Amino acid sequence: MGIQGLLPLLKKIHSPVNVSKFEGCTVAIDAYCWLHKGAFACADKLALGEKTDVYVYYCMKYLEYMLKKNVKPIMVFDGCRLPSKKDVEKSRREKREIYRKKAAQMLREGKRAEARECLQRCIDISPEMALELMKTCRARGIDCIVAPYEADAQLAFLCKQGIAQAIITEDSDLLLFGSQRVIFKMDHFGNGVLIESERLNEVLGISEGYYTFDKFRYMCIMSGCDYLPSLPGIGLGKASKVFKLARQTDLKVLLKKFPSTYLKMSMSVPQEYIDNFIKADNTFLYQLVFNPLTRKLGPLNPYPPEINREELHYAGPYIPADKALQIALGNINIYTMQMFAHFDPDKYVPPKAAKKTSGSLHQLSIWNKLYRVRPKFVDKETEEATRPNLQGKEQNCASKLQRKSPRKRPVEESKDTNSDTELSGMYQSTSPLKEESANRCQPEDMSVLSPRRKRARLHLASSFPEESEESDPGMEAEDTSTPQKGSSEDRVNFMASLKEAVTVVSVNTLTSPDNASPKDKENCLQSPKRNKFAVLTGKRPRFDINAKKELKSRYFSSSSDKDTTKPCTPSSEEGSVQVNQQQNCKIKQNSPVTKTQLMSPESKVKLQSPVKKTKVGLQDKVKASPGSAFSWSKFKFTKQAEKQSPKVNSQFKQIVCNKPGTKNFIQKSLSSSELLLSSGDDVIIKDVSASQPKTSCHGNSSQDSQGVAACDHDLHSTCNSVCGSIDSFCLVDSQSSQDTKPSLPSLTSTYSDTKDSQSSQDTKQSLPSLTSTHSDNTEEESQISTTSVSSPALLRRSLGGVTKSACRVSGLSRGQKTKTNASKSKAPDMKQRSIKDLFSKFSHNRSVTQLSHSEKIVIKEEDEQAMTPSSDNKVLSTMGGVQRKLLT
DNA sequence: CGCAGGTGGAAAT
DNA sequence: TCCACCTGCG
Repeated sequence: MGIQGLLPLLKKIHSPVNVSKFEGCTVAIDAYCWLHKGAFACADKLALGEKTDVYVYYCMKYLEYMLKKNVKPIMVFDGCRLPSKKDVEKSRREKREIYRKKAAQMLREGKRAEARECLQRCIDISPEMALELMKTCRARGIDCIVAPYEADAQLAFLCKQGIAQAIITEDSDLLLFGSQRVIFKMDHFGNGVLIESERLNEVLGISEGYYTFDKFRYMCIMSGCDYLPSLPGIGLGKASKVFKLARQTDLKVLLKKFPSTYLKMSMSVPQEYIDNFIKADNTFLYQLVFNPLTRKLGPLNPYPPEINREELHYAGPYIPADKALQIALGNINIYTMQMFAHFDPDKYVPPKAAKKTSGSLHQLSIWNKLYRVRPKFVDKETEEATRPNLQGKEQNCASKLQRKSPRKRPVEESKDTNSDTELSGMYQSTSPLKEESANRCQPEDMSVLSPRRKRARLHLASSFPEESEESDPGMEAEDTSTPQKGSSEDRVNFMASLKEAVTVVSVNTLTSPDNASPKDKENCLQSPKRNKFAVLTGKRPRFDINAKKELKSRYFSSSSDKDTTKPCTPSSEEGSVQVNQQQNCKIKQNSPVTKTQLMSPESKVKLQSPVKKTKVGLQDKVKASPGSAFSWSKFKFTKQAEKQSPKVNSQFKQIVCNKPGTKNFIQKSLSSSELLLSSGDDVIIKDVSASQPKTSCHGNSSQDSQGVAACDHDLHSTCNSVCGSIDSFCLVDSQSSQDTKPSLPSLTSTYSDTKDSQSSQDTKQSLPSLTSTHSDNTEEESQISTTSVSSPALLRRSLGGVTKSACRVSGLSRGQKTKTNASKSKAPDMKQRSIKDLFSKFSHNRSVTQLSHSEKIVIKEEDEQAMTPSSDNKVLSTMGGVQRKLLT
């Protein structure tokens, strides 16, 4: 359950992350989250006790990705129930039973869709299911451990011990247990939201020096947690207010009078609440966990002297050592406490790792006697951010360079490199030999350089005319082939500015998080010709593996209006999102090419989603629809290719057209359309044959995208407006092309009718169009339309769904895609055509939820009935069997 | 006005 | 189960 509203409260410190950030590290996973999601897909079978392994493969999908990225996963399962949570568990079990009965009832009444819903609500993850997953994991060399009690505490323990460097979960409780790095909402492509505990004080607003992690934990407990419900009227907001203001160090005293002292509430706090508060706090602090290295039970944190462990039974009673080990190994069924498996860690021989790693001991199984904890995880970026001010210490910059090039450096190391001339000498590459070595070493240096130093170099780049960013704001410094020109006099001036730059940069860094992504470093490594001073321009979201593709909007213009859009100066330390949005507006206002009605991604989104327009910034795109293969985050734009438009255009065309079946569409589009924008990997095509923007298509078609799929031309042809995006995460790279499942969508597309865009510009206008469009469709449709009109709130919901609608519809195209590909050469599938027809009828401002997969399936199965309002139609055909079984 | 608490939709295939 | 949205209370 976690803490209600905690994650939204921590939004400020959410940083997008890809699990590959933890390459070479160990990441502990709350297995229950994935199991539960996976079980959702086969709820009916599970409810009936049928054998299914859908949930296992669902989990393995995540795990395979992690293995591919050389991240070592450890699956952590829930163990016995804590005494304090037994009531909660009991009520959950009762609820499940109620839903089970309800499901049976629904089926008897023939309401199969509702029945399915109920079945999904009564999903329970049984120890047998967990065991099934454990077996599969071990066969794949993935460590599993069952917590003696709660997985949360066990996960936190693994983190504290240094066994794991990060945790993947959906449960915000993890933060209370004191985990340093927690990844939430991770999808199949490893993208999630990272929250670091050391940044918690940024959101709580507790002034520096007064913040302690204990306060954060108290605050969460006060707002209501699994172990203690909150006092009525107290939520996160009030709780945080209390601990923001409180200077009282005695928790008991504070609890006794916090409502009157800090909240101006007249409420007496019962002693029982205070006692339970302490117990809850102790449960977070001293819950029993299993140490796989010593194979012993112990508290999450060492007991302080004043704590009597006998009194802590609520945090998990001790279990005999042997039994505890068997539980941890997953050999004991935690419901029945009977042995139901016989995994022996000492005889366990994991399969050979597909990717031979360094052979470090931390890569071994945690059950292996030789296993050793990995050296402390150092997040380069975080470390840099917390490093002392380097103001005026340019000497450090040089010494770092020396360290990374042992062959050349010893000579220089002996020198005193304090003087400007000597420093500048280091950057001179007059002899071919030196130049070569410079080219060889610099990218490497760059990759290990701190972001601060990188930025220092960037700053230098802009202050050094020849390599200045000013001359080409759109340039990503992708392949500046002449990095080192200029006279030595220039160099001296240059080095003079180095001092200044380092000073400025180090000051700036303190006030801003580092935004360079690992990918940037990777790029640095890969491009030997890169201008070492011009790498990494602008700001990027923290830790974003795809930062390269996401940074952009301000450069979102054709090269012709480049001059009107000033690049963001390196010193502007705002988050990239805000900057981008601002820049976007600038483009829209200033752009001289109004004739072409240049569309920024934002403006396009706004058109599609009039109501939610304030919500559809890049930020929201990133978090949209986390579990879905499609999300707005896939709409990524780069600034790098302003210069390369023609090249990229042809690239795009080539890639798209290479896919059989899409040639016609693209050619058609291109003939009637004007290529509006091409920004590196992305292309937007605007149809100039209509007054409104009609067709736009973005595709991530970078060099590394070999497994590019194409737009579904059949569906495209039915729509006036098309936004397509090749999902960058779905792109199959050369290495993974074999093991990536072909069913994964490589391309997702959104469709919206032109009328959509028109009407959505004016919400009032869209109102009548909504009703008229739908009135002659299914009864259900018109119902929605009319209610939408009658109730502003509902209307807003309905319209607000447009953005999502696009996603949904993309799901539809996704579903069709495999089929389409399979039968490319055949005449258009009739079923598909019926979907097209349906879609073209419904496409106007339709609420997302209406065009669901279930509907799609109905059309496939029973075309006629699909148009009748009976809800019974919205049922998977498999439910027939379910019904029979449940009824018997 | 701000907050807590309730509601409804989505999740997976 | 989580999230976004809405409503009603203080």
